[in-house]
Amino acid sequence: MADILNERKLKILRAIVDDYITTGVPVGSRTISKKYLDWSSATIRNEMMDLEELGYLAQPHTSAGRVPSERAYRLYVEQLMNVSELNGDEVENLKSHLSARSRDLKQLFHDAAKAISDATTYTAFVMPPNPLGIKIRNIQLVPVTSGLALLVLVTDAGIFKDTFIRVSPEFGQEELQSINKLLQRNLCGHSLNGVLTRLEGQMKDSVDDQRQVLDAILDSIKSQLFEEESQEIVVGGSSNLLKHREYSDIEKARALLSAMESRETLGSILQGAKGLQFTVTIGNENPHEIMRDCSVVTVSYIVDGAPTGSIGVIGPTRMNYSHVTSVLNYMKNMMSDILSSSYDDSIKSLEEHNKNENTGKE
Amino acid sequence: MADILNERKLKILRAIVDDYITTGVPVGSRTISKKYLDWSSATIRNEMMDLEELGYLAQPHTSAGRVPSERAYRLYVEQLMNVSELNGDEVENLKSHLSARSRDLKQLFHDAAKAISDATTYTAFVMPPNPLGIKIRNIQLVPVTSGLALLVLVTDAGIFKDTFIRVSPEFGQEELQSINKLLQRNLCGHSLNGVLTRLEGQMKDSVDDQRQVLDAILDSIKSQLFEEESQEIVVGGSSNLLKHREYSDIEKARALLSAMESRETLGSILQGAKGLQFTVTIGNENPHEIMRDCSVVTVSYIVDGAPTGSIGVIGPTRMNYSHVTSVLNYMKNMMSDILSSSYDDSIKSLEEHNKNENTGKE
DNA sequence: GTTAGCACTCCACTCGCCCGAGTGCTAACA
DNA sequence: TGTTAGCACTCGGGCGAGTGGAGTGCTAAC
Repeated sequence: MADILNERKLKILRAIVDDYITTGVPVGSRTISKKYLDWSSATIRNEMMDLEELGYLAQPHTSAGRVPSERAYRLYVEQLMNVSELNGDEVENLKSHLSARSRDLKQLFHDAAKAISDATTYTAFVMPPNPLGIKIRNIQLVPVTSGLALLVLVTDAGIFKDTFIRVSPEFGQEELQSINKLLQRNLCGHSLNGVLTRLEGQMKDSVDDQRQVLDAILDSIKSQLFEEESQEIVVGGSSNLLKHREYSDIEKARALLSAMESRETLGSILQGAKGLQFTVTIGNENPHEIMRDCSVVTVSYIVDGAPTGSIGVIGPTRMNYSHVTSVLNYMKNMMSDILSSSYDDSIKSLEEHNKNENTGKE
Repeated sequence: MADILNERKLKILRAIVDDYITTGVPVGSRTISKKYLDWSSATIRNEMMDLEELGYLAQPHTSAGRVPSERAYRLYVEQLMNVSELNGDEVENLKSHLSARSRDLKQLFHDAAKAISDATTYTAFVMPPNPLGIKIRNIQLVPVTSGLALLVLVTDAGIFKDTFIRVSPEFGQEELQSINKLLQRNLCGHSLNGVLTRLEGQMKDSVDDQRQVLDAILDSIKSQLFEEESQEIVVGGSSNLLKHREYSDIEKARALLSAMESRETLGSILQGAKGLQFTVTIGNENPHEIMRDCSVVTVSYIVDGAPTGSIGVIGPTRMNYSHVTSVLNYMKNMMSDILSSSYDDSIKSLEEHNKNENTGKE
């Protein structure tokens, strides 16, 4: 018995998944025959028996209809499903969630998560840009008072929270400027990850006075990295979990909700979300016991040409993959646009100034 | 029939509430007689009938035990309940949630919310300090490049997110310094609220060049205020809702969870949380329909001598008020301590520097 | 290869029943 | 007069039998 499914089997499988996704009730042969395909229920029944033997379908009990297995979902996601377009209303709805405020990174993430969860009726999340991959646009030590300077770190993803750095009181304008030059020449355009090693290398070559400052900067970036790494994954619409039959068992629902409250767990749940392409993780493909009957769909948004963070959806394996994909795709584009443009606005001027300054002095 | 309850009625009422809080099951006269008090069940029954007539108890149905009414809870909270001390383990548990990271405001709020929700099995929240009331410790315009300066605003509650301010390129060191002096002399020590009006007044008296910069600063503070005002109320342990019998109705649970996801709703739910004292809002005392069978307990934490933000708990009216109160009280103190000390650490030095600078030059 | 027909299975639902917890009332007791 | 024992009554929850319906697998005919 070949594992390759003939045309009819594929059509039937698609119909079963489609129906099961919308109704949540095991699908019988009659339903398929009446609602979707023009073969008689007996024919369909025969094919369904084959599909069951091949592991694509399962029966909850003898006299029930069939439910798709995880294998079926995988096939469905990769080959069968019709990728639907969002209609005008849906687009409007998504747009309406993002407002002027959404230029703020935080707010944008919240709004996006809300938008996605509302549109899909599942739980949405937004992962902030991976800090290690973020490129430094500008790094500068700004004198505040004698003995105290402010480290301003501008990255692709906006302004890193600034911190105060203690410098020795003898440090004057000239020393600061030379450090700034050093910083800018060596670190701009590199990823934070690279910067750390570069800074450490740099320190060996520098005189004591500078060394101390560089050390402080290194510490500061490190601690911020640490902080940002455990940075919140923004979750939206967790109450949507309870909308679906799968979680009418309250203890199951609670466990899952609770898992999503912990940043660590959530992080590991979403660990697959990295690349440019859509990632779909179905049921047991998930690392967590608790996610056994969940699926996760993710996609990365793009800032400045490179994927940085990602957005996604957690829902029951019986999830409307097609619609979720469309929503995520649309939102990905919107976010990429917004982030790229706000990056332009807020940073370009600063960048240009520095270029002029640097070239002017060389 | 006097509304004043005799000693015995009070004792019985307390026993009923205590029992109902722990078991969640309507309390019968026999239970009270066996587990709590040494009168016969018949006696207790008689008293219970009185209490029911007085509106302190209710019967779900004829042959069930009694449940406390909201009136009973109110009396219980105000007079009857034994305020319990936390035992060593509980204190340890609370402490263990707060780590070194908790010096960061954000992180502290998260940790605190988690700690409270874990300790109480209810849903906890932390309201950040009310931004209008926050006092400015230090305000300074730091030159970054020509034409661009960084506005650093240090407040009681830590560093306000800094923003870039465009200044005219002719603005040199002297102009900046004079503006800085102006800012510091006029604005330090005032609340943000006051600062806004003061800045507006100031602008009339200033020359065009300064005026432009002040305008930009005003805008920046305003927009930040707006941003901070809708600032997140941190919620912890919302999944705890599902732990309690009250929310075994999944639709009810979902509605409540969903309400707590919206910042606006949440804000209005917690609107009562202002003063120094504990606030307990029981059932229908809540403004929201959806909160009909919820209670909210809140208390403010203290920074620099004044109540600023608050922490609290949302749970079923059948809530362990006594324990919740103890936990909140303990956490309030811890947070006040942490916030006050971190304020000291991070800001004092900066403050002193500025004092010296100012007095030195006058 | 497809389809109609049919017997069979099994879940979900309803109905009636009983049990037990708790009540309210009455009468006896201190 | 206040307290308690006793008792009949009420009502919800749990259990089991019975039923209907959806869906299956198999067989035989087309």
